[in-house]
Amino acid sequence: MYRTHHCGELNTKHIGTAVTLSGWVQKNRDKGSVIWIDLRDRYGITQLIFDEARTSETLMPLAKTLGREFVIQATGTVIERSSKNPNISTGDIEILVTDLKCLNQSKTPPFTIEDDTDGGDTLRMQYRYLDIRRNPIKNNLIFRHRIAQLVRNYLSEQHFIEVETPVLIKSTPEGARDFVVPSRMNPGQFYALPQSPQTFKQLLMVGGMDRYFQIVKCFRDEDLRADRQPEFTQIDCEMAFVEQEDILETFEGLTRHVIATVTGNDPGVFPRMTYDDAMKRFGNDKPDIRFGMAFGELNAVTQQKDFQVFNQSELVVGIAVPKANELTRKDIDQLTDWVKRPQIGASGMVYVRCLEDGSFKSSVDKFYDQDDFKAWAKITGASAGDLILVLSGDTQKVRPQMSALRMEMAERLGLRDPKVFAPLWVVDFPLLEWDEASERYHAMHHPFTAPKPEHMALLHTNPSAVNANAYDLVLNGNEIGGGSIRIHDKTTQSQMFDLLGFTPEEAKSQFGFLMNAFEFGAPPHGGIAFGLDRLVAILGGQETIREFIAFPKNNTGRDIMIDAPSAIDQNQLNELYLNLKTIE
RNA sequence: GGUUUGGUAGUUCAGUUGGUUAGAAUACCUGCCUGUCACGCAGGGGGUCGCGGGUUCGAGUCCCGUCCAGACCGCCA
Repeated sequence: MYRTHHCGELNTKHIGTAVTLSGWVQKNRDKGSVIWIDLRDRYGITQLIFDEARTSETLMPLAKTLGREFVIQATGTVIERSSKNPNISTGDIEILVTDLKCLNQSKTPPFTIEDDTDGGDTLRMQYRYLDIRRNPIKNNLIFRHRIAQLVRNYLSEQHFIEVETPVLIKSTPEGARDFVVPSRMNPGQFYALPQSPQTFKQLLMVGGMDRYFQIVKCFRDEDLRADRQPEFTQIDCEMAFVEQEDILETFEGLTRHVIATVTGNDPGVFPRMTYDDAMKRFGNDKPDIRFGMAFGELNAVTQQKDFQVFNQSELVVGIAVPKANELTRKDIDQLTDWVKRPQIGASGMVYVRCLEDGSFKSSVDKFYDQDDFKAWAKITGASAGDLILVLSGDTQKVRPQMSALRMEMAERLGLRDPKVFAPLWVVDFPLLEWDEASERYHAMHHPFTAPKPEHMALLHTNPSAVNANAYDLVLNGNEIGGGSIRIHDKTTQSQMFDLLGFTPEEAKSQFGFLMNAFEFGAPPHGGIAFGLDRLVAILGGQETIREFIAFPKNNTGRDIMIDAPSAIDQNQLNELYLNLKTIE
């Protein structure tokens, strides 16, 4: 038997008990005639003691040789420490070792296995199995497990059935780039890995499954970010015989349950905001509402003066940054440079200081008087001590610029508290968006999203004005879920494909199976999918989903631990009927 | 595809205007140490300054190219 207890459970109640523990050497503190070894396993750390007076002569030399991360087994008696360590749960006791085995040696690890490691990201990913020994990563994985369990239990109790859908499916041109897999038995043909089980879950509804969910890997061959991996996990859900309201209520219930359980705070009823409102007030379809600084549109009060920059702008918009009048002129100049960076792309920034005496001081005093600024302050909600920042230009450009500035100011002012959770439904998304590059409409959500019934007539006359029964769940400025009521009749689905530029033949070859199914009694249905990685990361108070994935990929989609992707040999290529172009 | 930051000891980093033998901390090795728990003390080993080229009397430092990594933009229905 390797162990009778684990390293996190022994305390003064066990004094006198004979125990055997196994684990890794966290630290070997050799003081000559006394040696302490911190023994670590998943559950905690227990101190072993070797003492010239009490330990057999043969054990001392062995104990001296044990280095970091050696795997050992120690048998001994639980004794009370003469000097206790209040920082750990086992700090009142130690094990007076009577028998010791080295189960495996270890090379010196390339980085320290400690909460605050000295290892860089690359090294930690290369030796991920060592990184997982560290508390932060280990606890993140356990946290992820807890949330997945909460979701499974909650949905199961609500009569949802978890169904597995295929991973080798068909490539379609819509949406993200597919990962493709060549088929040996079907020369020249390829499977695609699913970007989501979208059509399958709809077919499960046609199949009468009624309430479906799946915690499932999805794949997208697009460039990565801190919050984006090429393979990621969705909580994929679908319900039949529901309207939008049913879905919002069901999954608000799920999300509230998860947040309340893991944080101990019930977030209450989730506020709702239309897409139009979100864009107008926050310049963004996933606003972070933990803090204010909503946009104030200043066109009406800025464009009757001689300031040509504003006069020529489609949108003049300001935010009131709380207590930011403390910023020096130099700070503001740096901020101006910041918004002028290519990534943001603003052409300039106007500021107004709201002084404590109720007067204003601005970079455009030449053009506007105190009454003007009073109007600006009213619209942006600024009070004394605040700083109003104003950007102007084309609406399509200024909104994201101001949104970025708002987030940056919130970050600098510490308003993005990772312990505060502010969920928000964003509803009434447009059905379509016009894509300049390809000169056609794209589905804002996906091509199976149903137009709002009252907008059906607009589908032919003014497609841009059609709203969808589509919704996103936003948490602290991150989209954690999104879904829609789906089309469930063949006619509407055909119309939709037509609008998106599919010929009837293309629609049939790519989605014929779905439209066929719609001819056999498809029920009204809709659903939602959550990004589990992101949800877990945000609830864990972090932005980087890699910290919550056991074996993540790096920025360029590589797994640097196993060194994938990699070349395959000529025999494999031959079997798959593949010829590679020379890679230059 | 683009913008940007970085690459120096096992690791995390410093390295001034281009100037002597490239440093610190930590880790590692040796010795000492009976209450440590970030143990302490003494000593030691450890470097192709990412790679290639150039400028220069002289390059970690400047220039060009290239590779790698991070963040962001595009992209992600």
